[in-house]
Amino acid sequence: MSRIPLPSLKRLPRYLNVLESFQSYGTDTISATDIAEELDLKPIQIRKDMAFTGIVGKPKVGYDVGALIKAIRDFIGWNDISPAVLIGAGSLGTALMRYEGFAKRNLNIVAAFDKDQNRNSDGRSSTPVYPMERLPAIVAEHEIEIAILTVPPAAAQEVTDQLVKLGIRAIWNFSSAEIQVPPHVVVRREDLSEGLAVLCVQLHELDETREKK
Amino acid sequence: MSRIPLPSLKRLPRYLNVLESFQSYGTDTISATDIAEELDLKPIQIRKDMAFTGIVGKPKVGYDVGALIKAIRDFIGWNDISPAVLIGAGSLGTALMRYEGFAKRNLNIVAAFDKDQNRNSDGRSSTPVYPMERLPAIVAEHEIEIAILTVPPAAAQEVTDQLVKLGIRAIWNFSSAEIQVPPHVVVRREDLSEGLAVLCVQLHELDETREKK
DNA sequence: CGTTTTTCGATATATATATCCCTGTTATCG
DNA sequence: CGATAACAGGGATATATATATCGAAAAACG
Repeated sequence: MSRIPLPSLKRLPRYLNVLESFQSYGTDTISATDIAEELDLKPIQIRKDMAFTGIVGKPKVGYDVGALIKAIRDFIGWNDISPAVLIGAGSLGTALMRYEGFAKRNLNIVAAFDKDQNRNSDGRSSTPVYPMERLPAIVAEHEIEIAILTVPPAAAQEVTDQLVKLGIRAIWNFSSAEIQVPPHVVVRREDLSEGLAVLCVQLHELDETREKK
Repeated sequence: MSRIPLPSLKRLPRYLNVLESFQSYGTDTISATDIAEELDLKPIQIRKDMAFTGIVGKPKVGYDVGALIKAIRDFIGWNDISPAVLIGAGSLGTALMRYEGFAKRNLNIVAAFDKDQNRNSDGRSSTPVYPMERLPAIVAEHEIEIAILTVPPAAAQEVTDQLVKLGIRAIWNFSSAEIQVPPHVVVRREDLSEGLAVLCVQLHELDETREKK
């Protein structure tokens, strides 16, 4: 479905980090070799990835940092503000509300919602927490397409069905539950145990190669 | 480096979720077709992945649920308790301390550490929060190999160097910073903006295919 | 007790992704 | 001003991953 390979797409935000860092130091041009060095990748991979954003570089010089940042952000859609709702104001939900990184990428969490009325705003975050009943009104008012799901696994499907009915088009699922959606809705799973598994196996493999020596 | 393909490894925790769910309903045997249905995957892929864990199924029946759970957990290393430390008791760090999913996978966050002394335990989590000075003693005492990094990007490399010096072998990096480690240490990046980028692009692509109709 | 159906597991094929090789361009240095 | 080195970008190749095909095994059923 994707025109850009998924691995390439996942690397783009890392490129952005490097580019923004270079920009803050006043560098206005950067080569694929420079980026590759920062990220432990091969220059050729960076060039191939950049091609998808439509940007062209200059031989012997590299890419214009500002133009490249703009091109990548345009490609991902981070130059337009995306309003979002967050469902489930538990500890993870609260942490995401406070996460500064979203603002940088123009993701605006308009409001959070929770079944438990006691979980209202604690003042440390600017995002208001409402009861679930207010969800339809807020989604309609702000024309929200993106929902962040941080509810317990048991509630995930029920909440998902609600969100779909309200016209939500993209769900970022932080619960470990597998949720079912109609084809006109995209879901992105963000499962911590996945990362933990990779880390554990890599650690184990490291021990094994060490023993062989 | 990995004997198992990375995508396969990432699917294993999802299989575990399904298996545990089936087990809780009393089902003691499961086919690749069943799992595939739950996860929207093809049965072939599940069988291929299972082969890496060394488990063998029975024609016409499938796999023994209990044995499969044990095999997968053994493969990942989740049957042994892994003690870990968490550095950076901000909102994300606190959320991870409270995350119940880690206990299920035998990851035991022994203690958290923070530069800011004020961020001590708030009672809602059983994990104690210590000042950074106590880090060496705790790591040595519990023979800790795994560190969870939830510090601001600017502090990431400095803390990493400290961790490496203390003999930490695996770092789960939740900061957006790119950290450098010697070859005997593994790093797993867990970058939220990566997932956001994928979600945004997929949402956009969905709109495009819709317009074409 | 044979036939049918389901499912595993091995081999083969297809697709996706990463890497290499070559060419052309452009800044830098002699 | 010419030679050289650094870099981008296209096309070809290699590797990794996913999917298809097939045969064999075992349960179910007539």
